[in-house]
Order: sequence, then structure tokens, then C-alpha cells
Amino acid sequence: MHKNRPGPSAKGRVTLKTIAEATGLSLSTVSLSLRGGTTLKQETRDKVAAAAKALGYVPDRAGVRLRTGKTNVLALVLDGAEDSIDFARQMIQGIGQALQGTPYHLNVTPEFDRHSTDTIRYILENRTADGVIITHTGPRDPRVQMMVDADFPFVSHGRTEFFTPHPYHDFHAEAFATLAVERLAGKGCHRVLLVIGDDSTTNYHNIVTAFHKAAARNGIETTLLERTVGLTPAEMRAKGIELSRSADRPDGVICDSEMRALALLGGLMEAGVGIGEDVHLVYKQTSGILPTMFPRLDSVREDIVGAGVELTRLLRLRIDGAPVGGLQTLAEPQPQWRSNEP
Amino acid sequence: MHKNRPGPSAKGRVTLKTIAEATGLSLSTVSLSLRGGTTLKQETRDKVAAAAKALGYVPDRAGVRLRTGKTNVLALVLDGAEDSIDFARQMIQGIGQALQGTPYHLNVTPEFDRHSTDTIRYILENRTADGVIITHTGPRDPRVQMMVDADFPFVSHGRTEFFTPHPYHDFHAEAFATLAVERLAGKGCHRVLLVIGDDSTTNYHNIVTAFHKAAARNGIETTLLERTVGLTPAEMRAKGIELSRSADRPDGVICDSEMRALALLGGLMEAGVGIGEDVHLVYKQTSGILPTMFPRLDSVREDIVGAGVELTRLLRLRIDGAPVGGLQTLAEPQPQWRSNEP
DNA sequence: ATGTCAAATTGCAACGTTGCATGCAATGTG
DNA sequence: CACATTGCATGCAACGTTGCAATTTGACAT
Repeated sequence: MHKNRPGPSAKGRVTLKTIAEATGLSLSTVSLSLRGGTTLKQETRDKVAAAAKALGYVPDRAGVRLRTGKTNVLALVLDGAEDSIDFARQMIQGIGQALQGTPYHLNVTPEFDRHSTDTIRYILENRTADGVIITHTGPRDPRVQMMVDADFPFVSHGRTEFFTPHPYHDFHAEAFATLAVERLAGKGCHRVLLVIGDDSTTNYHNIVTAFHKAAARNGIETTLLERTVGLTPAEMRAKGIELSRSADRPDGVICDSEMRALALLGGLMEAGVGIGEDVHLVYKQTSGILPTMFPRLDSVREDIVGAGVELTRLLRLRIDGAPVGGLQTLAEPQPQWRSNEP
Repeated sequence: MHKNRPGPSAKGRVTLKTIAEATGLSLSTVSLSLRGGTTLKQETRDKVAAAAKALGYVPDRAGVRLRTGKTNVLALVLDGAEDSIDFARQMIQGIGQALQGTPYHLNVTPEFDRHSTDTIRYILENRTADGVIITHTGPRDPRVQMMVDADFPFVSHGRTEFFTPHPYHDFHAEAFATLAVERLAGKGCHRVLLVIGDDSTTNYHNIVTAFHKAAARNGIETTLLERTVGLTPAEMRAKGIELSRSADRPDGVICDSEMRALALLGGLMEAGVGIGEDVHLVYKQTSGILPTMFPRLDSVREDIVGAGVELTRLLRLRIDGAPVGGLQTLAEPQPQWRSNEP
């Protein structure tokens, strides 16, 4: 007779077998019942449900995964960008919140090169998650391409320009740009600088396009734009000082991130420019940091926790087979006009 | 005859069986060989290794996990605190970096209440990870207690006051406090305010104790301390304004976080206090944000990415059975004295 | 040839789960 | 009363892996 006792269930783990013995039913019946088998007698189903609850049964992930291929894992591929302050924490907070009470776990992999397909390829080849969330999506993002080709469930935070539709959730960047431009126009600005650093995301293009359109509608000059693309925070700061001295100094600034807003403000303030007087500012707010620092700054808020919740909702629907159709949503910007407050 | 074809390996997944067929050896031999069975002929081992590589074999996680109980998962329990800017991103970056090329995946669960044992309990009961990393550790952290009792592998970012030793990695808070006090003493400060908000962590106690000692040694007054415990950033900002007007205004400030430094600075600067002149400041730096904003501020850096790498190293050693003895390390603070620069 | 012994390899069962095919009462039909 | 039909429940195999027990192989001595 064999004695084969490996580690896992050394201590009395509750499995289907435990429930079967407790109820006097067969293992198959218990399994069927817990998955809601409709051919079972109501009495039986109740009995099983009661026993499962009493014993504190939780299906073994390895067993399920081995048998069905379902991992009950969602993978978040986390971009290394630091321009959106507190982005990672809030995104994970949101996803975690949406996953509360579900069988899903969250797997996080940092992405070391922007839009690298390494992690995605690994996940697809080894079927190590049921679905993927990516952030900082690009217009022709190769990660999206790869998952679309493989017909693998995913959502992107951000849109793409691909012909084949896919699930996404995105901040309404165009609405943000328009709101910001109109706010500055209302303040009487005529030369507006768009401070935006990262041109590898779709977000960049959406903002730039909408910015130009809105500026044109409002008779605002936008020639200074190119001067801030791709600058590091330190360079951004230097740019602030340089700008303050230049002849064509802008009277309005729009920042697409807090990191950049902080850096530029550092430069401008050091140069003695009066914020809210000589120069008006609107920035995209994702954390609570700047408000403590500069209490009367106009901003437009993007809710990252909410984005995490929504991305998770969409992805789960997709995994459950929902058609891509309804799985594309935009988050409306939330204006926080504070510069008129006392 | 049965035909039982579930989802997972519909497409030709490479398993031990594949290799067995390719090499003409038995499945058991292949398994044994890949795990480095020493009773096998060298020739056989080479043949198996070659085939495995050629076919791109990766062990199935579910299979291994079911059989051995080993999950190849590390769990990070992520505190919701936002005072250390960019903490979550850097910690995950560090852990991810240390996990590159290993079979381990990183599971992240946000913790909704400080030091809640819910997540830990779940992990212990369902053996859903091989080891746990916790952050923002408290002196009598119930999470630590629980894992020590269960003899479950974990590392804490931060020390505890428990009698039973456990693996940890921590920032050398005492060294930070001492460095900061001495720096301010060197600047001629006599009344120093310690701005620290979170008294549920061990870190808090370590800093406070060392701060008092160092202050006493340097003949510095520290009576203002209690006034900043538990304040929110917004209140901290108000406190800055209030302080600037008070009779016993400090001439030196030490901040244990960037969030608090920013908030207090916001208040002080709005009140017209000259930073680096009327008041000197030293803060604990974890991100690159403040340097762009206030370029000539003294700080002491804590490397969070490095902490992630180190925590992972310690945890893996612990999982592999290393005794707790050597698995306790401290990170030395890195002073960044900038206030004298031009 | 036969037996002994060590070296090298393999068969088998099991981890927990699911889904098909089958079993078995009880009921309905000719 | 034989026979199909229905309603419920169960046996069995398989997912990929590992560890033990057992078997085969080859070398060597008798």
C-alpha cells in the first residue's frame, strides 16, 4: 500500500471531499452543487451550501486552475512613469477595491521599458492571468496589438488608434484641454503654454489636438508648445526661469501633470513671477499634494482610484465574454476652480 | 472510450510529457532530471536539459502548486498612506526588479485599514503565497504577531518590539534624526520642530527618541514636538502659518515625510518666512519631487527601490529556510546637503 | 550460465477540481 | 406488465506535477 503524503494538506484543509463526507453525498455532487447545478434537488443544494459555509470552504486555486485553466488572476502592467504623482498607489487601491469579495487576485509587474511587450508575451504564453490591465497606452501600442491578435481579454487605460476596437477606459483629455483653455481665456489670457512631456501616449495627442482647437476658437496664441515636449522635471524648472525672462512670456499655462506643474512653478516662482497674476495656471490633478502647497490653484481632477475600479469592471465583463461594444468608457474631468477663492 | 478535453492545453502546451516523448525517456525521469536528480547519468541530464530548452519548457504553476503546495507567489500588503510620495511605485519597482528571472510573481493587496489582519489571515488560511512583505510596521504590529505565531515566512519594512526575532529591513531612522539635528545645530538653530504625523509605526518612535537624544546632546530645545502629531496635510499647512506668527517660532524644522514637508512649507512660505534664512529645514526624501520645487533644501534620502530589492532578498532567503539571524538589515540614510550650494 | 549488487530509470498514486458518461430509482406510457 | 422517460446522483478520467517504491540495466564476481 502506498503512503504518499506531500506537504499541502498536511493540516486538515477543507476540500470538496470534506464536504462530501460531511453531507454523505458524493464528491461530484458537491462540486456540481456548488457550481449551481440546476439538475440537483433543492434540498440537496441547500444541504451542500450549508455544509460549505459551516466548514468555511474555499475552492483551491491550484485545483481549479489545473482543471479549467482559469487562474482567477488579473495582471496589472505598471508603467514606471512618475509624472502622475501617486498614480500607482491609487490605481492599485481602485483595482483592489473592485476585487474585494471576488475570487480574483491582483498580480503586478513593473514595466521597465515603455510599451515593452515582454510581460504581455509571458502572460499570453504561460496563461498566467485571465486578463490584463495596461496603463499609459500609446496610439499604436504594441502591447494592445499583441493582445488583440491573441484575442486575449484586456483593458487599456487610454485609447489607441487601432481599427479593431478593444475595451478601454480613458480620461476625457479633450474635455480637459477645452475646459482649461476656456478657463484661461476667461482670465484674459492671450498666450498660453501647454506643458506636456510624454509624447508616446495617446493622451498626449488628444490633449494637443483639443488644445489647438480650443485655442483657435478662443483667439489664443499657442506657439510656445513645442518648447516643452520631452523635458525632464529639472529641465522644466530651468525652462520656467528662462520663460520668465523671455519677451514672449506666456500669460497662461496648462500642465498635463502635477510633476511638471511643480517643476515649472518652481522655476517661475524663483524668478519672481506672480502666479495667478502675471501668469495663470491650470493643471491636471491626480493627487492631493499641490492643493496643500498652492491652495488657490485651478486644476482639473482625474480620479485614478475611480479609473482602477472602472478598468476592473470592464475587464471582468470582458473575461466573462461581454462583447467589446459597451466596454469603452470615458471619465469626465472634474474642474476645481480655486483661484477666485479668498 | 473517454474524450475529455477541457480548455487549458487545447493548444500544444509544452509539458513534461512533451519532453518525455521528445527524448524517449519516461515522464518521471524528465521531472527528476529537471529538478537536478543526482542519481541520473550525466548524459541523460544533458539530453533532458537540451530538449527542455529547445522546446521552451516552463513548469506549469498550477501543477507544481497543486502537488507541492508551493505557489511561487510573493504577497505585498500595501498600506494606503500617502505621506511618502511615490512609495508604492518604487517599492513595487524594487520588488519586481529583484524578482526578474525568478519563478516568483508578485501579488499586491491594498490594505484598507492600517495594520488590519484580514489580508494576512486570508493568505495564511488559504496558503495563497509563499511569503509576505508588509510595510509601515508598528511596534506591536498584529500582522507580525499573526505570522510569527503561524511560523509563516515574511519580512517587514520596519522593526517591531516583539521579543521573538523576525526578518526585517528598515531605514535607519535614528541615524536620520541624528544627522538632521546635527545639521541644524551646525546652521545655528536653537529651537527645532519635529514634524511627524504617524504615530502608529515603529519608525515614529525611533525618530522621536533619537531626535530627543540628539537635541539634548546639542543643546537644542524640542518642546514644540507634540503640536504636529496626527495632523493632516491641510492642518499641517495651517500650522505653518500659525507657527510663523507665534512667539516661540522654531528656527529649524525636521520633517519625516515629503508630504508633510510640502504642506508645512506651503504655510510657512505663504506667511513670508524665509526658508534657509529665518527657518532651516531638513526632510526625509523618498522621491525626486521636492528637489525640483525647492532646489536648495537639505534632505536625507531613503532609497525605496533599494528597500524593495532588499526586502525581496531577505524574504526569499527566509522562504528557502535561512535562520532569522542574518535576515535583519538597516539602510543607512544618505544626506543630501544642498542648502549651501549656489 | 548464474547470482549479487549498485546504478539508472520508471510506474504509480496523489494533490483538488471539473465534465462527461453512466447509473439508478421513480414515474409515465402502451 | 414490459418498456421508455424523466429526475437525480455518481464514477471515472484528466489537467501537470512530484516522490516513493519498484523495476530494469549493466557490471562484475562466482
